[in-house]
Amino acid sequence: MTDQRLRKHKSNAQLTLIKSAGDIHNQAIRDIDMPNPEYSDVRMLDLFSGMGDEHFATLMRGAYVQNFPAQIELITEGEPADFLHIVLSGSVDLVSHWNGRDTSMATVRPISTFILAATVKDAPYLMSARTLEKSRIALIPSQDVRAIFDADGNFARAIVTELAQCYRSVIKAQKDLKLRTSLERLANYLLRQQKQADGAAVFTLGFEKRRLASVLGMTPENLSRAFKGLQPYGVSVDGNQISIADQDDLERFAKPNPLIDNFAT
Amino acid sequence: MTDQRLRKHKSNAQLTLIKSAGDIHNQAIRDIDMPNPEYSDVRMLDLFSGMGDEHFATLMRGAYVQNFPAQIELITEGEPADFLHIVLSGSVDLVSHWNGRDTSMATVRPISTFILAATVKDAPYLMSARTLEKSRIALIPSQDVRAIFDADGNFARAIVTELAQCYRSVIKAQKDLKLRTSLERLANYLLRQQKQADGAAVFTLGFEKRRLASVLGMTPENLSRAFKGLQPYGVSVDGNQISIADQDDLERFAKPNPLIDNFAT
DNA sequence: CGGAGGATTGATCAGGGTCAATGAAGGTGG
DNA sequence: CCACCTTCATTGACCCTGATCAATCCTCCG
Repeated sequence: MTDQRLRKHKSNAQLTLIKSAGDIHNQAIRDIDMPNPEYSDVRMLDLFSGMGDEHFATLMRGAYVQNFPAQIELITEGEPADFLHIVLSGSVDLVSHWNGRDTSMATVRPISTFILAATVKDAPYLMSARTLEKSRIALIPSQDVRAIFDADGNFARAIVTELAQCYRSVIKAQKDLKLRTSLERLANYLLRQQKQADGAAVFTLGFEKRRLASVLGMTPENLSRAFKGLQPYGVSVDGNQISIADQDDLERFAKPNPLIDNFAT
Repeated sequence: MTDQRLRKHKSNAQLTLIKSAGDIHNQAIRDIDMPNPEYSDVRMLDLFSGMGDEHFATLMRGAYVQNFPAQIELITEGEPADFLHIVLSGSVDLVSHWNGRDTSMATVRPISTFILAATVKDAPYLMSARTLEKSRIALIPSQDVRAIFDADGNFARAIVTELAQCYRSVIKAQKDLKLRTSLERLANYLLRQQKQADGAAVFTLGFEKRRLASVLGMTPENLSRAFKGLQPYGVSVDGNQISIADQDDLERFAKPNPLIDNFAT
């Protein structure tokens, strides 16, 4: 079943490729349309907020929105980047494969875009993307993005900012990987999550432990042990509930650093 | 001595910050000037080749060029990104630190730029940069880059392409790190180097083994052993000379993949 | 010639992966 | 409503990769 839906999505994608960008919205795509509220959500993204109304409208005319069930492979590593994707709801995992192994590179949550770099370079995707849960995704033909990019200076600026942001995030992730042990990575990850939860002493892990393990570059078994390894610093786990007894204590161990852990700058 | 020159560079950098961009070139900086041949080398970079003559000239007027000895710290992690740097000759190592450990993130060779992302975002450097050898570096005030970016569409496009390229390179490096063992990383690294040396069976390592080890995410000791571990696949080492007896054999082990190892796309 | 730094080698150790078994939770169909 | 199945999480035992420590060698340079 899962596989069928996937194939349906793929054939749609191929279909739209044959048409020119302007024609795409004329296709009678049954469950696909662009309702107004999502228009404005997308519009408010940094990437789109500064661009001209006309240009934004053009992008949205060529775009389409679709609901996907969980565990659908939206894009496959190595394929041409036909669409810029935007997660409107749900969540998407970006995964890479090699030689029978795989690793989760990042998780994308609403509202944000992914694979912008492949889109602007017109290059193959470097990561596969699959839905973690039922998700609503907007797809904008890459050629439209590149065309509007040429026509709209504000959009071009926004793309630069976004790309620079993405670049810096990956560099931080790389520093995290190369400079820290798995225990330190977990500790700092928990502190980041806690900050996102407004500093609450108890908060919920956003997603499955097995995926968290992969993001942090370890195995699920090792993640289990790492959680235990953080007990001496006041971390306790109950299912997806994390509680941090003494934040200062944990920070003394984790030594968080804005040049690695601050995703804003 | 090394340390003194460093301080000299730093004070220059701080000085220029006080002045407006247009004034920088008026400073009588003794050993700093922009000779014509380097003009054209820089001009030919993808980043600058498409922009208007006038805009390029403006950038170069604000820029300055300086020779640095080996082992100078050009920029320091965490400091504001005042200059876009361009390596004209020599080579520069990009390093990150945390909690007493450090790791080499990349090596920059002529002619190319580094820390573009920090420049356009006006954010702190995420990596320190230090010369590996005597190097000639051009520095362009970040504010000038941002200003010209707003004025020149071709330059903006080029920046986007460059940033996307950088982003994809880091993603590839990250996949390399997370999906491969150190032996596999070394094998693939050697194959990449061989390709860069036009496929010659014997070629020279571009730089010190200890730095190669850090780039590949391992210790120098382990790199030594990894080289031995590749002997069964026809790799032999003599100082900085690498020879690959049977490329196919090595490739069967290394399983190179364009989505990780092809730096062009 | 002497010294410093890199490279290599050996011995040892720890972080983390693998394999296997068990437990807990959620979903499905009878 | 419950038995069953699947999937994830956890735990234990074991192993392997790669780090650490220490000693030696080599090379480059002053």
